[in-house]
Amino acid sequence: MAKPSKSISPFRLASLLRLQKDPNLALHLFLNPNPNPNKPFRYSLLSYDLIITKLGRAKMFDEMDQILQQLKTETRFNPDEIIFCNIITFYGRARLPDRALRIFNQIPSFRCQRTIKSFNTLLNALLSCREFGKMREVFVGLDRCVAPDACSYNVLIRAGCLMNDLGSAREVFDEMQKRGVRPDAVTFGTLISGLCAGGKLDEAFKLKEDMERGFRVRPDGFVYASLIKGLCKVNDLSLAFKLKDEMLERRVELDSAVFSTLISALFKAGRKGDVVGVLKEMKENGCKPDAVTYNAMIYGYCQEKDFNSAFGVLSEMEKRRCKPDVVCYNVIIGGFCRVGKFREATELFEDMPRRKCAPDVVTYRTLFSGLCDGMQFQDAALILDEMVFKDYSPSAASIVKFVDELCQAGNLKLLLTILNSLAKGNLIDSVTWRRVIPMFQQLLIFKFRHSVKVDLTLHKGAPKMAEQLPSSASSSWTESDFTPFDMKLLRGYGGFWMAAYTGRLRTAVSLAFFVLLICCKSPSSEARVLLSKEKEVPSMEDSLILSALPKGTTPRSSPSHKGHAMATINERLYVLPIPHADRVLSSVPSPGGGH
DNA sequence: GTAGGGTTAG
Repeated sequence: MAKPSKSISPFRLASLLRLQKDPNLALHLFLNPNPNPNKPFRYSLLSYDLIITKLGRAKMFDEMDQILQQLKTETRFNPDEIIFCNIITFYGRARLPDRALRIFNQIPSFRCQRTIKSFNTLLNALLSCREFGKMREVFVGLDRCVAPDACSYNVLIRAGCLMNDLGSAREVFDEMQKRGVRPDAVTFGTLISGLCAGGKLDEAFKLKEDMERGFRVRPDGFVYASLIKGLCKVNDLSLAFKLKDEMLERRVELDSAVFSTLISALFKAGRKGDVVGVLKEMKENGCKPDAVTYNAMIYGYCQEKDFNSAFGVLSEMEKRRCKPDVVCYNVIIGGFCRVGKFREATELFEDMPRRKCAPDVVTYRTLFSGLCDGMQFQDAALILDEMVFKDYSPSAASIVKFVDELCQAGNLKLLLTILNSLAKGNLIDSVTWRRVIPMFQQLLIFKFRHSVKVDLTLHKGAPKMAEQLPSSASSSWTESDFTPFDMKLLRGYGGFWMAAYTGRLRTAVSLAFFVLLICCKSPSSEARVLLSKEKEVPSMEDSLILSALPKGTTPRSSPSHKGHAMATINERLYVLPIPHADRVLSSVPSPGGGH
C-alpha cells in the first residue's frame, strides 16, 4: 500500500530549491511544498531568499513580486537587507529603474531597516540604467538622511567615467575628500580605468603614484589590469609586460584578467608565438585560464581566418571544463561573417541552444550586420524579425545600410517586410524614414489620391482632386498638386491640416509614410492626421503609426496635448494625434479656433 | 551577494 505522501520540512524545501536549476520548477516547488494545501507551510527565510534569487536571475519579475507579497505577510522573521539589494540589482540589470526605486522604497514595509548598502545598490542600479538624473535625486535624498560612504562616491565616479566626463569624476573625487571620506583602492581603480579608457595614460600613471605615495593605498590587480590594457592599446607591449613583472615582484595577486589582456595584445601585434609563454607563466603562478582568456585566443585566430584553431580552442575549453560563453560564439560568428562564410555563421548560431548558450543582443547584431554586409537580405530579414521579437535592436547603422540596399535593389516587398519588423520594435527613426520616402512616393501619391477622392466626396461641393492631378505622378510633392479648395482644406492656422480616413488607406504603413511625407515636404508646417470614428483602428496599426514618429517622442501628458504624440522633424515640433478614434474626433480643427 | 579591471559587435 502506498504511504500517504508526507509534507517536506522547511529545511528540505530549501535544499531542494538550492538544487533546482529551472526557475519555473523551483517556483512550483516553492508554491506546492506539501500535498495538503489546507495545512499552512512554515517557509524558512532561506527558502524565500533562494526562490527570489532564482526568479530574479531568470527575470521572472511578476512571479518574484508574488513571492515578495507573501514574504511581506510573514511575521516570524525579518528579511535581511541583502535580499533587497539583490532585487534592486536584478532590476538594474533588466534596465527597470522604476521598479528598482519602488522596491527600495518598500524595504521598510518588510520590517527591514535600510542602510547605506541598499542606497548604494540603488545608485548603482540606476547607473546600469543610465538614469543619471535619478541618481542625482537619490544621492541628494541620501545626503539628507545618511552620510554617503566611499562606495557611494565610487559609483558616482564611475558614472562620470561612463559619461566620458572625467572632469566630473575628478570633482567627485575632490568632493569626497572634502567631506572626509577616504578614497580606497576601488576609487583609484575606477578613476585609473576611466583615464586609461580616455587615453590619458600619463594622468593614470600619475594617479597610481599618488595613490601609493600620497594616500598610502596599495595598487591592486584592477589598477594594474587597467594600466596594462591602456599600454596595450597604444602598442607599448614592452612596458605592459614590465608592469606585469612589477606585479610579480610586489606580490600583487595576478589573475586571469592581466594575462587575458596580454594574450589579446600579442595576437593583435602578430606575436601569437609568444602566447604559449604567457600561458605557461599563468600556470606557474597558479592562475587558470578562464573564458575570457580563451576568447582572446579565439578572437585572435578568427582574425587570421584560422577557424580550425578557433574551434580547437573551443574543444580545449570543453576539455578543461570551462564552459564556452556567449562571447565565444559571438566572436566565431563574427569571424565567419567577415569572410563571407554565412552558412557556417548561421549554423553555429542555430546550434547555440543545443550547446546550452542563449544568443544575446550582440549575437543577433553581429549576425544581422554580417548578413547585411554580405547582401544576404532574405536571411537578414528573418534574423531581424526574430531579434525584434526578442526585444533586441540592431545597430542604427546596419538598419540604414539594409534599407539603402533594398531601396537600391528596388526590393519593395522585402523593404515592407523589414519595415513591418522594425515597426514592431518601434525601431524606425527619422533617418530611416527619409531613406525610404522617395521609394514610396509614387505609391503614396496613388494611395493619397485614392483616399482623398473618396474622402472629399463627403464634403459638399468638393472637387475631385484626384482627377485634377496629372496622371503621370510626379516624383515630388508640391502645392501645385492641390486645387485651391484642397489648399483651403489643407491649410490650418499657419499649419497644414490634412484629413485622411484610415478606412480608405490600405495599410497603416502607407498612412505612416504619408504623414512623414507631408512632414518632410513642408517642414515648417504642422501635420495632423484625423481618423474616422466609424472605423475601428486595430492596435497593430496604432503602433505602426506611432512607430512612424521619430524615436524618443512620447505623448505629452499636458491636457492640451492629451492623446497626441509630439514629433520633432527638422527641429520643428509636430503634433500628431494618437489614433484612438474617440479621442481623435474631439480634436478635429474648427475654423477660427484651434491652437 | 554594495562599488572598480580583462575577451566580442558598432
